Amino acid sequence: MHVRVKTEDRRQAIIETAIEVFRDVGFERASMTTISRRLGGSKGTLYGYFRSKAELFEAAMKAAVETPGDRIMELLDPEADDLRSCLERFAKAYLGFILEKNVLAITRTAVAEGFDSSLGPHLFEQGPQRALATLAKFFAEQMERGRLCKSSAVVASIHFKGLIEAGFLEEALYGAKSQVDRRQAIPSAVDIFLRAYGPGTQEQLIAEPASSKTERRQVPADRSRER
Amino acid sequence: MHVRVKTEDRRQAIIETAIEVFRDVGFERASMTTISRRLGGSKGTLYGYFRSKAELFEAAMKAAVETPGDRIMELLDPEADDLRSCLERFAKAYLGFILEKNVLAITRTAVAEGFDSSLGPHLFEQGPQRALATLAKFFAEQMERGRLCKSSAVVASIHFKGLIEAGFLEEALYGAKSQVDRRQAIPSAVDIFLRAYGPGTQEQLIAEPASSKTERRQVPADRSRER
DNA sequence: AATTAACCGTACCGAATGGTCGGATACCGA
DNA sequence: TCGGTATCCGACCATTCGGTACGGTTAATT
Repeated sequence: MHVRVKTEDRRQAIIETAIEVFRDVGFERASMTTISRRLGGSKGTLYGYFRSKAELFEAAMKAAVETPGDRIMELLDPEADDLRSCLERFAKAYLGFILEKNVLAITRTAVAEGFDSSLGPHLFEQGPQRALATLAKFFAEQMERGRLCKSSAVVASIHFKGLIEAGFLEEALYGAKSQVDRRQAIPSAVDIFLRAYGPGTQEQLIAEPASSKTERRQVPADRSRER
Repeated sequence: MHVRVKTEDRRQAIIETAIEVFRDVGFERASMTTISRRLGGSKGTLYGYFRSKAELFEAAMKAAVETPGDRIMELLDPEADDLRSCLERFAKAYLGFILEKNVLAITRTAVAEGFDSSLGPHLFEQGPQRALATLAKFFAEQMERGRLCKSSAVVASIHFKGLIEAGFLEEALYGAKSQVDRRQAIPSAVDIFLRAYGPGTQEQLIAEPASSKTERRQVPADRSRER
């Protein structure tokens, strides 16, 4: 036929503004009126593009997290020659990402929404879950190549993520300051991880449910690194 | 004078009811009317004991977390003969605690409140921060005794906490299910921790800011355990 | 029994919110 | 140029919430 059409640009502009507002005041406190005002438009327009506040919010979350998150996961290069420095680079980028104001705000909101609405679990799958899966795949590959001792790659990825986030994520979520410096913490966390998962540890780290009476030995290993 | 007095019992009853409601629907969605109804009383009474919703909320948080949390920290017995099993016992209790519905709800709310209100940081200090401090003190003691390699006790406690929570806390906060079983995860996490921090690792784990060009060696260690 | 404060119930206030609607206007394709 | 739609604006609705006010009732103390 004819006429004017809802533009993708406008949609993006709305999402961007929404992200801003959500970041500043959180989901519950963010009103559609505020968003429309900051956008310079009208509330009605918002409802022209999104059927509800929740829908707009979900779109905003996705836009803010998806692409940059995936890009970080690409830092896990299976061909990298130095595992330690590869992990450190990744950890630095990852930590920087999840501590970003935008991402923090989204995390906060997702958590706050974790009460009932399926939004919480859904966002977990799209975000942390996917990251964890990618990480596990990477670790599995490294185990194959003998650069990590063989064990459950899933558990290893969980431990790695835990070590990296420890001391930062929770603090940031609460709005408190970290006790430690990021520059120092990352190599330290990676080091701890490699101490436990590095090559030279022969036996299974994770006992299968069957044998809970596992003997654990320790095997020497030599590693050095330079910066 | 004479007459009826605001009783401490009633205050406690209010707090308990408040905890219930907060746990069920979260802070923002919890209305004073709901609380008073479930309490079986009147909204006015609430305001007789607490000047505002925030004040009631803070009291409820404190009551729900403080005492049981402190009790768990007592599981860290410096005199325990077997460090590994001591850590496992503690980890189990700790994890059970922070994954409780009550505590989860509080954490969620505290996080949601992390935007501005000083409530977030304040709750962090009262909760996780204190736990971390106790843990660090315990680790420092163990390092003295040669049961852990000497390094920063603060960092060690952060790593330990991270390893234990990894795979559970974030999932629970989002309202998602964990990928791993708690019974298996705890010994596994403790094991990883001891691999890295156990005795026999001589040098400093955490480089001081000065020497960022640290050589890291690995020293063999023998440990075994039985259940 | 008299006193007095806690308590209940309910109504109410003011503010804010998500969402809708209608009319005026700017914009674009044909 | 013209038709039609996106957009704007403001009003509006229904609801909810924190908080207050008030009259009537209950219960503890003297």
